[in-house]
Amino acid sequence: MTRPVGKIRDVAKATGLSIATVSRVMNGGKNVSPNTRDKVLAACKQLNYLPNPAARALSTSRSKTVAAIIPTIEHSIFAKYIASIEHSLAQRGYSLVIAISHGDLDEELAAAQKLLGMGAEAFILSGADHHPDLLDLFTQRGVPHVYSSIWQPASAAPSIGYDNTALARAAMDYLTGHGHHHIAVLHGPLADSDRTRDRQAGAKAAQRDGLTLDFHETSLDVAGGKSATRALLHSADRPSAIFCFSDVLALGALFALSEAGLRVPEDVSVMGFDNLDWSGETAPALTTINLPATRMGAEVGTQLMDHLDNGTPLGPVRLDGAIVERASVAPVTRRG
Amino acid sequence: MTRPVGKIRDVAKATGLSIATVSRVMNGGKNVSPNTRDKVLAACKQLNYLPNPAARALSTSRSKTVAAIIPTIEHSIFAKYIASIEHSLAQRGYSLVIAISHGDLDEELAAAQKLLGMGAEAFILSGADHHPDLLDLFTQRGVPHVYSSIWQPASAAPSIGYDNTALARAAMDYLTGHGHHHIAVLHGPLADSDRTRDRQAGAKAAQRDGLTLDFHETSLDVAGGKSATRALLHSADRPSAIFCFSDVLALGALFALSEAGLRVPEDVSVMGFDNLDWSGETAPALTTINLPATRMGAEVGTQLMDHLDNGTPLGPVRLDGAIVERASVAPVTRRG
DNA sequence: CTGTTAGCGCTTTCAA
DNA sequence: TTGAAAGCGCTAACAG
Repeated sequence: MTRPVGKIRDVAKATGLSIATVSRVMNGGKNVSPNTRDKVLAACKQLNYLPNPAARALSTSRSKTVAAIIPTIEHSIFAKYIASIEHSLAQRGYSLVIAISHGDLDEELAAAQKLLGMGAEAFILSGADHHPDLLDLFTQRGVPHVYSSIWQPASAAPSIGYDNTALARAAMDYLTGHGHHHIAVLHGPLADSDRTRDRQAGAKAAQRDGLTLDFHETSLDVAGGKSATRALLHSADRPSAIFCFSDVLALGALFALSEAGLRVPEDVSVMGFDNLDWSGETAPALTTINLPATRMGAEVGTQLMDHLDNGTPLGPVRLDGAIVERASVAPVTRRG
Repeated sequence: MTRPVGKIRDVAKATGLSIATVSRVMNGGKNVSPNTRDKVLAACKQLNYLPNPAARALSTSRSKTVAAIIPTIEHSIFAKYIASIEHSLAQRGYSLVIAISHGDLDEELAAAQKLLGMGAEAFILSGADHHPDLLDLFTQRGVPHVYSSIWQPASAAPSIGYDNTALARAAMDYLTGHGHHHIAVLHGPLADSDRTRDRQAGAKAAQRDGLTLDFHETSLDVAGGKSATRALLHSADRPSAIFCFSDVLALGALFALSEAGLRVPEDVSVMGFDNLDWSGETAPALTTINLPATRMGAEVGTQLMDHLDNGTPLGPVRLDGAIVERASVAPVTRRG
């Protein structure tokens, strides 16, 4: 299929040098005379030579490939994060391979085995909840890995991310600070995600006398947010605010409210979580929590590469999230 | 960093067999006695042996890796497409590496060189518009590649996708069929995408007496759709329908219209393009064009793998898109 | 059915 | 500053 291409020997032959010298040039090696270097580079260009990555990897035991396993890619927050990792790795000649776990521990394990078998040198996982065999595998083979999208200083591997619990708690305080006493909380499947469980814990921590909290699990998409909100609206005692653990859910809530003829935030306040690229454009603009997806990708990438290249130890990093005040949350008007 | 792991010799030693036999077992080879096979498999499990992919690739000149270069990943339609390709490749032990071109031909070329240098065996590109050097590179090295998200039987490489021109034309006919005589068309940067240009051509083809068509280029995101629509609303002669070349743009239009106090579809009809996962959930539900992203990913994946594995020739495939009638388009009420 | 052996293309001491 | 040569771990004839 793929036709034969120039090899290092061809370049050596063309320049009259040895393959060792060509190799040195290709690797930016020091001990090469500028003259020789130019000659080699010219020949490479001319022959359209590209070092064979498999041979190189075999020889160095380095594939310069890192793997990321994410629950889904069909979510802007992950897409943004992945784009950032890819960008960061590319800067230093690394590549990213990804796999989708659908939030399933077994699928994640299987994906990791496949990626390891593909030569991935390091792994980026989402959250801190993983298959025990996965951790065994990594430990046994000494595979560097980090947890992301979460911050848990005591986790088995370094976590690089934000504090979901604290952030959810802050959002709740923000809402109660605006006088809300009855808040519905919409979230995706708890079983699939420790990040979701952390957020739930944070929300629950805000619980106190006179505060009614209703938790509703739904599918993690716009349809889920919409149907859960619709259901909510049928209950006799309507919440004055809806806190969604994802902007996607909040978008669904906005649509359901609009259909029901309810105004946001006059009738019901809505708060999101993520701050996706469109979150400031909704009508009304969504008040939400900004997550440092891009910074997280960069941090994860550089830590892993520094570790792989220089042995720099990996360490947990707590990234800040922050409430983005826009127009979908208003103080509750005293009723009763 | 990564500690030494078992090699093929270790399992050969452990089983008292030769490395050739172990290799046969690992590759599902035929001529192996069931007994031997079991012994080898057991030893592999026991030693946690995983064949070294670099050695294997070097030996076979096959990396089982295909590359996809896409304009952006932060768009559900691409995310869905990528997920489908990944799924299809994984079924047969192939891996997917991706790169983002940001719709720039030079960036795409650079990414392709990098991916080739990483061992990618085949390429999936978006659209049919590429850097001439890229095509030269592929031709010279005999790298299999296909164009996707487009259908152009006469293109330089097989195109696997939908007919953007015809689809846009169909949407226009649908709109004019509903009595719309003044239609605004919102689209992303023409310079970045031949798919967008094709859609524009399709829309223009619907041009006829008594039909006013206004084209507006904007950024390809919700904010772009919103601001373009806002601008539209200021003009004296308001269009009765807005046709967006992406659902993302349509979402922005919906928000702008909502803010302006205009009802959809009573005051203005809105039509999208893509049929993203949330498109049926908007208020009102978006009438749009469904794109076969998942089928496209599967087709692209299998064609490339069949070609790589068996030499099956690559060929263009036209996938169908279809109008999804929902609630955002209504017949225009006769005015004047 | 199983073993021997010759590379795959490159990096990397070790000498010169 | 450059060259010679020994592998890296695996696959694929070829023998037996």
